[in-house]
Amino acid sequence: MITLTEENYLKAILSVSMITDDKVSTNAIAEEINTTPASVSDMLKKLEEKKFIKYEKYKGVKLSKKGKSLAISIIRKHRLWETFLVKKLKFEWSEVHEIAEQLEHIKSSELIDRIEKYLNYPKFDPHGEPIPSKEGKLPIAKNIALINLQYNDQAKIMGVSLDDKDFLDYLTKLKISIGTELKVIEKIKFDLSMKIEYAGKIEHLSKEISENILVKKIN
Amino acid sequence: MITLTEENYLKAILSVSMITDDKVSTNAIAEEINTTPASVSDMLKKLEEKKFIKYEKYKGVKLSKKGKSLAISIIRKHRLWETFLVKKLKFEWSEVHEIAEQLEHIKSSELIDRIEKYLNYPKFDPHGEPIPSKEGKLPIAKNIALINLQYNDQAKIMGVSLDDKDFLDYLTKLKISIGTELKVIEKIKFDLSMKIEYAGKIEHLSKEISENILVKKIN
DNA sequence: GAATAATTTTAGACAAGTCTAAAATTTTTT
DNA sequence: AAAAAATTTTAGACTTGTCTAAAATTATTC
Repeated sequence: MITLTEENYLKAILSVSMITDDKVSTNAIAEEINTTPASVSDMLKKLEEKKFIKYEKYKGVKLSKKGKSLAISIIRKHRLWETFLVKKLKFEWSEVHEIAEQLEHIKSSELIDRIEKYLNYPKFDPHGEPIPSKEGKLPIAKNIALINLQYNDQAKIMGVSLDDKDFLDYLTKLKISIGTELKVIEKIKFDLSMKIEYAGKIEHLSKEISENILVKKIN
Repeated sequence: MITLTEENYLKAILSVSMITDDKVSTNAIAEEINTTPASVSDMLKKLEEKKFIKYEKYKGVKLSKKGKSLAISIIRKHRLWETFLVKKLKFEWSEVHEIAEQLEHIKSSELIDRIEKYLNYPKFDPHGEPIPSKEGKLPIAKNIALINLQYNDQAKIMGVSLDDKDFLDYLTKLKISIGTELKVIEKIKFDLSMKIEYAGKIEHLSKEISENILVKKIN
């Protein structure tokens, strides 16, 4: 039996390892779930004990096959629930994260498979992130962050990589959503901000914004 | 903040007090949630502390206004989720209890209100139990248990008072469901069992079955 | 109305998960 | 390659919820 807390640790480890693509540090995990490194150390021992991770003291941690498959199944549940909340219950994309954080821990594979069917097997969640299959394949979105585009590049918004209410509310206010097409009209070296043109208007986006918007080039 | 465990205790206290309609004993609560009286004693102190109950040592316990309203809101969530699972996801009525036990603890009143709207404001759950309103009114079903009917009484099945998989599976096998009309054709004093006629056939029901079927007389 | 039985509470222990402060280890700097 | 800095782990304490065994209280019986 796995506890809710253990599930959240596995999710955090997967999340961090997606960025670093290597062994994950205690500090990184602590930061991800807002706790202390000491607590993380304690928990890593328990997860190792239960064979969810591969862990050597002071050397960092990796998910085991079992742990990774479990973490992916939680991501799957999270993204399907978010899709359900937006598509069926008409929530805004900025409102669903917190509720899905709870729903992702409901234990019933039958339930989530039926939700998936009820939604007609969606491939992406409302933030543009891919939904893992029942078999546990986590498709890697090959989109790039908006911040990496060059002057004059044109692109289409495919999703976001940050599920934060303030961030999503701001995008909504700017009328930036999935599918929006844009063109980079200026890049400011000093603060890594950029000006983009879309829907007939020009906006100035800070580094913090543009690094969390995922796009596909279209020129 | 209220914990999952505290919520389950409040639900148990409400559930027991519906039967006894009076102060609830420590033993009765322990039996309801399969724990020891000692654990219940410990928890009652905490619930009293948080003003969810009125409690005097050795004298039994009653829900406070705050506690009752919270317990009813959990019942509301449970019954709406069960309705959702059966009506939208096509689960059988015997399959939904365990899943709803988890879903009832999801913290978001916005979510449950939207589920209610999505289901078009149902008044009863799949087991025939009334769904409390947002305002916290728990309608008392004035149905009586089948076991209380007399020889020759005719009645219509309105629901069940036990949410147990084996029980519901057995009813399904007998083709007994909400709306079924029946007539009592024999009562056996010795074991309190009875024979009933419905849908052109006759079945013999034990005390354990008939005391958990709710009916309304129709003659 | 004592004695017995049943119920309920307390005492003390345990597991899960967390924390702070201190110790151990690894990494970086010079 | 030693000193300093950063990271990580351990030690010990705390909270929540649980349990068994024993003590306290209430209910029942003769």
